Amino acid sequence: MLDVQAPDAPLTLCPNGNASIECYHCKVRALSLCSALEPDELDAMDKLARHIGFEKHQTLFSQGEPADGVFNITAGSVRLFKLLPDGRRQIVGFALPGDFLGLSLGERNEFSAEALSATSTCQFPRMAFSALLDAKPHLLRRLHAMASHELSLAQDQMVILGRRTAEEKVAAFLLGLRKRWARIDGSTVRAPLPMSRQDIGDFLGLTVETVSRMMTKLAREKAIVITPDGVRLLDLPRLEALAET
Amino acid sequence: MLDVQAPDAPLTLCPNGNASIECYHCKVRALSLCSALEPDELDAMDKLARHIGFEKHQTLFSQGEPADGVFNITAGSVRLFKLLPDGRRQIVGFALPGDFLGLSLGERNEFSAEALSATSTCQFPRMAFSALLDAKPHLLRRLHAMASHELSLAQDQMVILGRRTAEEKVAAFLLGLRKRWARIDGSTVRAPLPMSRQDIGDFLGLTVETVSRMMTKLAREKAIVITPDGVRLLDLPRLEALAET
DNA sequence: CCATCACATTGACCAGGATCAATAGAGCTG
DNA sequence: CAGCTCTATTGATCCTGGTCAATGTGATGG
Repeated sequence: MLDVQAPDAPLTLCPNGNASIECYHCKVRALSLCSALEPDELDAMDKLARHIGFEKHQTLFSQGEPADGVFNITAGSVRLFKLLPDGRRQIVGFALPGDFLGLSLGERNEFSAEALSATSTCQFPRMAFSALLDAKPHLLRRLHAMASHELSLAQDQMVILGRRTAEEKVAAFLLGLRKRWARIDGSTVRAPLPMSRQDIGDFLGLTVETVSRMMTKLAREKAIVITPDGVRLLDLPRLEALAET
Repeated sequence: MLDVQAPDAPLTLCPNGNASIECYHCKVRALSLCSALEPDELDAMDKLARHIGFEKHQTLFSQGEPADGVFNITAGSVRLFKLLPDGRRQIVGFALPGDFLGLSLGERNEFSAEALSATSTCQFPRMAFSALLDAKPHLLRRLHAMASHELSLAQDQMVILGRRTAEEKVAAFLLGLRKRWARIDGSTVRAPLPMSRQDIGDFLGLTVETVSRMMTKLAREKAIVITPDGVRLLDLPRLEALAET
């Protein structure tokens, strides 16, 4: 499944075999692990890279399966989730352009990943990537910093899940997402929502209906505007008051 | 505060200045980062180490303050938590002997840490430790593996917080804690609970009362026995059925 | 030995969010 | 553009877990 090049993958930033040229032009390089690379190291990464696209709702990898590669998301978006035997689902994160999957270098995937929209990735074989890390300790340093950041975000999410009300959860989610989009496309008040209300609910520990009600409530109070592709944040102070740490 | 050697710190494994001797006898070395060390590296760590004890409810460090050191817990137990401005608290983890604090190497503490009982630690200055990592990439590798494990635990906790009922939360908590104690002292059915019911509630996103009710319920159904110092797990299949991933 | 205090348990009641159900859009397809 | 499907919204009702309050219990110290 992972070796399928989606025929119509849009927004692919590295569509051909001459990776070296592509990486120098990669729109998310500044955001990703690759920003830590020297020119010669970028070439080494290039040699390992495979550029793979995924269609909406296609599986990137599944929880428990052998982890055969690490990914860099170059375009699109991905939901990362764990399933309980009875079908309950917890989304542990959303991956946006510039995000790295497989930080842990573990033998097996800790969660499943599915594309939310057409998504482009740069994949690196796990073993070869691991060998590169042994040769380039400062890359490992960078990887560790990224994993530490992920851990910090996971702990923030624990606060949201354990100790916030439904309205606070939604406000915190929208603010957090807008902040991430700001790094990527510079938008200041727009927060595209490539994920469904169900996905948001499964991320925040709420039902679809509650997410919908809270979004409606925030919109009614003019804190946000709901658009076809996401939301615009109108009243940042109000949202921040709801979400403040 | 961090440089106070508690006068009566019990269970201190490394009480004197001859760290080299102490580390070789350290009871938690096999569990900790130090198990990745060669003899000469252990000596290098020794030179950096300061052995500091904390009394019950003493603060190891506080969220947002500069992180001046990394810790290895050698005895006792610690609660790690984040506070909301209105006083709500989320415990993001409990540290037991062998656990490492400061994995992220960040400049500031991401959370606060307080001793649950008399606790002994080996502290290493952050900058010197960081330099050691630069000199010993396989140590960094080990640190990254530990951080990845932490991240995995945090994601499991997200599932518990977001998608489990009160009874399932308590069952999963007790099983998880027993598993950790098993690594430390080999106990198979005993799970000491150095933390209060309030702490457990703040870890699981529940109130004290609900934790108490669920513990009573599990005890009434003979799944556990509540003892003065913790619990004994009687019906593991029943608990695992409640907690299963 | 009893007073005090902190923590745990239990009960009665309440409410936030879940559940169940109906309706409304929005995007596809023929 | 009608019909279908999938998702989002809204409403009515229910229930898990929270809140408030009282009681129990075990440790500490005078």
